[in-house]
Amino acid sequence: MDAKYNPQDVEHAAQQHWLDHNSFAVQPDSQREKFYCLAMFPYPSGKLHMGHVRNYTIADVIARFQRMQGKNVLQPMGWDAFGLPAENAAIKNNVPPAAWTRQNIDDMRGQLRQLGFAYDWDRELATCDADYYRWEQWFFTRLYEKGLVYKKMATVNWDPVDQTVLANEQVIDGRGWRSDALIERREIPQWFIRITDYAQELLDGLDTLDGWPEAVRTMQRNWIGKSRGVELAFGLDAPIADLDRIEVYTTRPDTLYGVTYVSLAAEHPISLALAEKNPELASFIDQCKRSSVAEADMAQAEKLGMDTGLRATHPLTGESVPVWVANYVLMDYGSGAVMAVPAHDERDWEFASKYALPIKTVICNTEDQPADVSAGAYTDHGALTASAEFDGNNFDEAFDGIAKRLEASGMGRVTTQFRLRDWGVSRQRYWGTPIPMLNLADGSDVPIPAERLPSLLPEDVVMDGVASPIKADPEWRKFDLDGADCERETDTFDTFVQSSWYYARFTCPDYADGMLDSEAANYWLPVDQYVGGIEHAILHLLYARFFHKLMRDEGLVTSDEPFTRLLTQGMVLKDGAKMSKSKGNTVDPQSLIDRYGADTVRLFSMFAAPPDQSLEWSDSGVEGANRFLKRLWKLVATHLQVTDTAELDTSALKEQQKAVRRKTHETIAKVGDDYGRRQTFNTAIAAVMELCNELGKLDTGDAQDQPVIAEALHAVVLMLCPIVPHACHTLWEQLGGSGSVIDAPWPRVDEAALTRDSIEIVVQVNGKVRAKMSVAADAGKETIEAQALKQENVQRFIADATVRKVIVVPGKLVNIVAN
RNA sequence: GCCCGGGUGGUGAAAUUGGUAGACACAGGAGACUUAAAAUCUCCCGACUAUUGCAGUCGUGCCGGUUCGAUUCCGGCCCCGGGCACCA
Repeated sequence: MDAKYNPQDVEHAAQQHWLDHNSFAVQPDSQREKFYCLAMFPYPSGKLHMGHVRNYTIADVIARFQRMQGKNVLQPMGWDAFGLPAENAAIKNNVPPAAWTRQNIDDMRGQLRQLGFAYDWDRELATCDADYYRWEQWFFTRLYEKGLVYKKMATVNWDPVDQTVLANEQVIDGRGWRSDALIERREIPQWFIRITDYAQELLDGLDTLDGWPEAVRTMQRNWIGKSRGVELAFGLDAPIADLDRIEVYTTRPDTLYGVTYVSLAAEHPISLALAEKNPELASFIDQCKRSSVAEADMAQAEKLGMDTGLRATHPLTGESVPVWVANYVLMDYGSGAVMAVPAHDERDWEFASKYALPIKTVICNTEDQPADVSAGAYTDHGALTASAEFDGNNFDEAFDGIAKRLEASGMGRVTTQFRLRDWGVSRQRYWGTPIPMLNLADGSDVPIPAERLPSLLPEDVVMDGVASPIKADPEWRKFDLDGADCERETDTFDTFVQSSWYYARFTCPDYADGMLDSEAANYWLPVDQYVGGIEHAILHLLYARFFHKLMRDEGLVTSDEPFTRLLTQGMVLKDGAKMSKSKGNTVDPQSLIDRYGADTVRLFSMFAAPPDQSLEWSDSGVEGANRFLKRLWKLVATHLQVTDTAELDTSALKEQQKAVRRKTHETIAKVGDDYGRRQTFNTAIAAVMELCNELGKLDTGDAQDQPVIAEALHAVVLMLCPIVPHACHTLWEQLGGSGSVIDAPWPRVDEAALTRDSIEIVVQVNGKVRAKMSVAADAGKETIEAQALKQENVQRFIADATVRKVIVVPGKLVNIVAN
């Protein structure tokens, strides 16, 4: 064996072996347990970055570990190929988005191959391929026929100079990123999918996802935002915009007596109607519309409002309250109007204080006194006050009582509401899946007939940055529907539509007779392990869960949820900031692979931090990972130089050999648990390093040293194989392991090796460690306690005190309470 | 602003169910080998105090609580990160 570790040769040999044996191509096999391991597919942005390396290494480690558990493992890879950056690059470099994207895919595929990931490349797909998006188009038309799709007006960011719709990302401090023009909100017709029809099921499903991080489940729960509240109305003296009342929704009907005004969104029909006769109000509404549509921007904007002069009637007291227009009321959420209770809602409090509106306390604090709201709103529940016959009621009594009274007078009812809004899938962009709809001359819409799909996106186009090439091309828009006069829809789908079902298509990427081959899909699905960035905790993961249920209801899959277990990886940081081109703090994985080899890069990215935490980049850490591999190599080489090796005889071992053997089997147990249950690959590596450190020290001169080391080295190579598969491929051959190491079974723990005669116990006095002692492994509590009290250093601390209590935790510690 | 995370030595981190804080590494220091350097190997490495007695005090963002015992549980605060529906 070559005494020197040469990663280039080793990696080339292993990768060639896998290629020659087509090692990672898989087919359904009903006789074997399947395991579908998937990392979120990349957007082909150019070259791989360290975030990709980390993401794909984590998934690869899990896939390879599961293979060693004997499972039929599917790990595919593909490309989330549509998206905005391709259009930007196209404008900048004067190259069509398709060409730019496909070049990036070629580059990145090459890098993934170099990293040795165990992908079934036969299943590779790109979402910009018509073979893929035609089924997405077909599925959308199915949803249309089922009434799950509709068109309505919705707000976009409009750049008045560039005459184009901007993504939220392209609006910086309220201005267009290229034009620097103040952007406007504009209403345009867009397609929506009724995700709200599935709100309850998406919420309930979260309870079944016990393989998901609790944080993600909580975020999704809050995002869906189910609430129980009351829909109620404030009366108007005369109808405005055909409305004779202002509908509001509240989760706090108990504070109804504290309402001092009503606020409307700028786009509310009443606001717009009033503005027609009120130029001041019209200009205020214009001002409200000059901000980005992003919720974060709106929530952080200074609260602005204007009294409309209109008054509305309180549904219980008959009192007349002013009606305001306020920029923090969202038209897309609820009814676009809110009842304002400044005493008990923080945003209303801030607004009322600014505009000197009355603040009326109607909830008591914990001492049953009217809450003090002079410095801020009191938002806790409490007994009612200043609320007529409801005074003294608690929250539930007040909720029910007030709701009942509103119902009796026809002014309100108890409802359940979701915060979740329907999914707007229209994008006014070129590089995406064309929405498969036709606009008829009479203004109605019909889907493109299934047999005429796909609706192909032309790829040889010029991007001038002004209009989408398909919007600018009358020829492309033309469509002959049985001689009827109609045009293709020129908007494209949100790229989240593609990423909502790619995991399913990977089970049958070449299936030409439908969206999914149900037999293949139902063998592989659901995905057993999904790995991706925490930034996808809500949108992507919620849309994919939704799509899975839509596909189920179409009869394409049988499962209810797409991803059984989810691992959300942290970001890769350098100098405390996310690695990004704009910050100029990127590290190119390619140069590291060239210098140290893929195994070193893989090892470092798994060792530096647990997968769900952010990872701080460290050049010297990479050096350290490489050093460990060299040391391991040498350890094996040194062992192989000893030729006269005996057979392992467990009955003939010395204490030191027994200790190493115990360590070996403890490590096998721990590492298996770290990979499988805990998914803390950093501690798995640390445990193997510890074992290697022990092995280096074993030198009793006895004939059993080498067999003990041989057993340990076999285990070490198997345990590291998921992380550094190339080095282990060669080491396994050298150690004389049978077959290829990727197919070797996970090492077994020999329980007999784990037994110990004595254990170390910590002795504390009043919670502080004062001594350590060795006791027989089977010692009883009394024996341990007696021995603890005898310790010399313990005596020093209890000599002048009375022992009040002795707590014995078997196998761990003794705590003597004395004073 | 709202929702969700995180904060432990000089650094990345470990401590799995409330039970020895700092495993494993990185950086640094000392030594060995070497003509020399690199590489490699050995030892030291939270702060402070003490000591040629192997000991003590403090210490896991800050303040408080529960407990024999808290990095871990509870309440309040500070800072950093992710998401907020058209970045992916």
